[in-house]
Order: sequence, then C-alpha cells, then structure tokens
Amino acid sequence: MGAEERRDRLGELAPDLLAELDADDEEEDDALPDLPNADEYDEIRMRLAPNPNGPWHLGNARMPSVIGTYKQQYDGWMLCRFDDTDPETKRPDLDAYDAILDAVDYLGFEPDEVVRASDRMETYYDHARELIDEGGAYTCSCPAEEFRSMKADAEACPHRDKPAETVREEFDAMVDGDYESGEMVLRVKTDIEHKNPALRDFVAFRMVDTPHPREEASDYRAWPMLDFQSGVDDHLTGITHIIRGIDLQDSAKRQRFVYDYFGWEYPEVLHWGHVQIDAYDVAMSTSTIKAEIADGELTGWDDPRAPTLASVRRRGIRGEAVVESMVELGVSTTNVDLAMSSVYANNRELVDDGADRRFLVRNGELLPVAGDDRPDAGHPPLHPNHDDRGDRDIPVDDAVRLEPDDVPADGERVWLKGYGCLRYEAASENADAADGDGGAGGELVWTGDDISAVREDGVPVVHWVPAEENVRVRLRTMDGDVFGRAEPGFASYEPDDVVQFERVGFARYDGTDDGVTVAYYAHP
RNA sequence: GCUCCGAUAGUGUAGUCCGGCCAAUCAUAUUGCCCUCUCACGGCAAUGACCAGGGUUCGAAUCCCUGUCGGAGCACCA
Repeated sequence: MGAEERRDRLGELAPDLLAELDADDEEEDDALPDLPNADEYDEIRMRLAPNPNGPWHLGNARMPSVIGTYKQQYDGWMLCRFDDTDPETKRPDLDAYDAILDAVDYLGFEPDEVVRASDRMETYYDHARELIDEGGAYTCSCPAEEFRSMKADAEACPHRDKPAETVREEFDAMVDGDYESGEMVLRVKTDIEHKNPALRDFVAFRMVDTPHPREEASDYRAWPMLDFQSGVDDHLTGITHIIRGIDLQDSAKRQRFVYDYFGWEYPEVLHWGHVQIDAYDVAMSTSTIKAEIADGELTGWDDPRAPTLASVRRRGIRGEAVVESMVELGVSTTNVDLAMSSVYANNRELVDDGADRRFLVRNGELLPVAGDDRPDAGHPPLHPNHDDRGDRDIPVDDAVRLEPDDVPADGERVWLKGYGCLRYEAASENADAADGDGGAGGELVWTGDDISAVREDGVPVVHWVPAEENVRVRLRTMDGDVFGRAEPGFASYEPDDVVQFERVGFARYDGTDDGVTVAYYAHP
C-alpha cells in the first residue's frame, strides 16, 4: 500500500486519527519548541537587541531568525531595540543601524517597532531616581579595583548606606556631567553577600567622557549599563519573552533585583549557546572582520570569504535558507556548530527549480573543432525538469573551450552537452605534449554518434563554451577568484539572478566590471 | 578561587519534565545503486550516537550521586 492509499484507508477507518496526523504535520512546519507559558499571554512580545557596532556576521542571524520565526508562529510582536549605550568600548557605527535593519529585511522579517536606547536616556534617568528613592541604588566613588576586591570578600563599600538624598544629589551631578569617567558610578543594591559573586551590587550607570556618535545623544555623559537599560526597557515595552545568549545568563538574576524594587514581573527568558560556523578561515567576530577589511585582506563586508550576512547575500543565498538553518539549530543552551552545508542544502532547495542552467568553463583549453557535417550550434535545455522553458542556443565556430580535466585522452570521445559527440585527436608529432597546460595541441573531430554513445558506451558528458562567442567571467568564491568563460546567454542576466553553472555549482550574477562579468559562487 | 549552565551519530535535532511503545526520530553529511545529454534535482540503500562509573527500579537516554569534558559569569562591554 502506498502512502496515499494508506492515508485514504485511515480516513475511512479513523477520521480522528487522520486529523491528528495532519495537525502534527502542521506543527512540525514551525520546527521551534513552544515558548514557556506562551498561553498565559494575550500577545507574545519579543525583541531583537543588537548592538550597532558593525554590520552583522552570520552568527548574528540567529537572533532575528529564531525570534522572527516565533513572531510568525505566535502571530506576535517584535521590537528592534538598538542597545547603543556604550559610546566608547563598543562604539556604535552609524552605518550599522540601517545595515542591521536591512539584514533583518533580507532574512524576511520586519520589526513592528524600532527604537534606539540612546534616545531613551531620560527614561533611564527617571527610573534610576525612582530606584534611588526606593533605597535600591547608591552612588559609589570606589576605584573599580578596590570595589572588586571588597566584592570578592562579600564586603560592603562605605558608600552603600548613604542617605537617599545624598545619592540623589550625586546622581544628578552624574547626569549633569560633573564627574569624569571613573570617578562615580551608580550601583544597584542587591545582596553583597550573595553566594554568587556575579550578582553582588552591580553598576547601573557610569561616566563616559567620549561623546556618543549620534548627535542627538552626544551631550550625555552618564550612561546606563546593559543590565539596567535592558531591564527597564523590556518591562516598559511589555516584552513577554526574552531570548538571548548564554553570556547573559546571570543578567536575568541581576535584573530581577531591579524588578523587585519596582514590583515588576520578570519576562520569560531563554538562553542559547554560541554559534560557530564551519567552512570559514576568518574568525567570526565583528571586530576581527572589521580589521581584516581595514587591512585589505577582505574586499569588504560582502567579500565571499567573509562570514557575514552581506557576503552570503551577495552569493545569492536567500535569507530564508539562513533562517531555516538557524531554526534547525533550535534554542539549546549548548554551543553549536552550524554546518554551511545545511545552509547550502536549504538554499539549493529554494533556488534549484528557478535557476537556469548555463555553462562556465574555468581555465579552459582551446580546442579546434573539425568535421564537415557537424551542426553549427548546440541546444542544451535551460532547465532539465522544465522543457517548456526552452533551449539555449550556443554557436560552435571553429573551436571550443573545455576544462582541462574534461579533455579526453588521444582517440577517446567526449560528448559536449547539447551539441554532440567528438573524438579527440592529439597532434601526431607532439602527442606526448598533449596534456601540457599550454594547450592540448590536438583537435576535436565530429563523430556523428547518437546519444547511445553516452547511454551505452559511457562517453562522458561535459560542459563547454565556444572559443569566440563567450562571456569572460570572474567567479568570486570563498577560496578566491576563479576566471573562466561562460556561454553567450550569460550576458543577459540582471544582478541577483541565480543560475546553475552545470557541473560547477550555483552562482549569482553580479554585474560587469571593465568588460568582465562578475558572478559570485554560492555552493555546489 | 566563587557561582551558574550543559553533554544523543561528522553536524544539528527529537525523545529527558510525567522511566517501559527507544536495539533511539528527522534533517544534513558521506558512500553505493537507480534515473539523467550536469558531479544538480528526484528515488532507493548503507554508514553512524544516548560522556564515564556507580545507585534507585522488574525496567534508565530519561530519576539520583560522583567523576570527566565543555561553556558562561564574577567589567565603570554588550
């Protein structure tokens, strides 16, 4: 019994079971596990909280991929909040704000709202003052190192029990910029004897002398730390579910102290491990990539060797393929390796049906073609599974180019796909030199064999281009640039069109540069 | 040093909460065969895993303990 038949039978015998089966199938499409306590909320509200200190690398795609997919799964709401509260160490890159939104769009998602933390400073100040009045924070002028050692010994610093009025005054002075960097911080009073040293009194605000790169925020000097800013914002924007990296595991525990002072309820929170990606030599870190570009080792954020979203995008890999792979990784807290082959497999599935087939001959060897009754053109199909799309028309003049590995031995035949069967005849005097790389030295002679030569005699089928009428191509790959020649039809594409170079792989048409057509290699 | 978290095939994942239907799911990868005028697509098959040791139990991937390995935090970074 086939699958269809079994299904029909089940439908007759037990319609309930069949319905259940269908329901299961639908759930599997979502692939992500249910969010904790999802049904306790009227609306699932999540946020992306990128630091705009540079364009995104591939690992950054995990956050929007998973959160965006959850948004779809629950018909929820998604905020993109730029956590740009460090004008110095992780200084925002003004171009990155748009680059990141563009990347989210490429992945196929749209935030319901976009905010910048640096626009919300007054809100953070207001909440800090309220926290001070609650007795939940104190200004502290201990040098960082001294406080650190006191904290290690679970010892309170002398500033911890200042009256709220004094704290208020000193905090206002911080806001007014009356202190220099390092002179004064505002700390949240947690539990200085907490057994986990990571949770003892943490900094909520510190002074930064360097002005913020955004003009609107350049006058602020007292900047909130992530744990304070993010905690306040998550509550004010009604976030129900936070998903973030394991490096922020202790953040929730720290922020809960603030939430307790305010009488707020902490959102559901999930943590995941770091993503590593195979297949790249370059380290996947914003700062490393930035440095490689500055050194000229990479040509830009979209260099095919760069592990960035801009790069895979330029290679013709669809955002959807990246999202699927990220979703397949799930949300476990272990560190995971993403195999690029998974992205490639997903992308191949997306583009294969629509990609025209074309020939690209890399490092081709020039071979004259002889034979009086040979056809003057080859006509391979545009797509093997779609006859209705028609054939290509590739003229054969006096010679063709083949990839060196495809040039047959003397006397052997080869089938030029869409054209026909030819026999290689090395030049008699220098047959030994035939496989030198300067040129084969022989010629291809039309044999007139029909397709049974391929089916029964095993003559290899190869791709080829005409010697004269072809398109010079620079194929940019992860391993560097490759030069070759494509069939004439390759000249007629638009940027972003994806083709499959037969027996080479999928590639995205990029444009022309100084008479050479540029394509980006995607994957096999 | 203190504190948290984790460990299922090459990779990722399901199952773990509520022990039996798990000699462990699915995808990808690799290999072979079929199809094919591509090494694509499609079809079939093979390969391959419960970190280790104890304990509880009639029964443990699942519960408990110990160990090993890995990760994270203890920043005036995010």
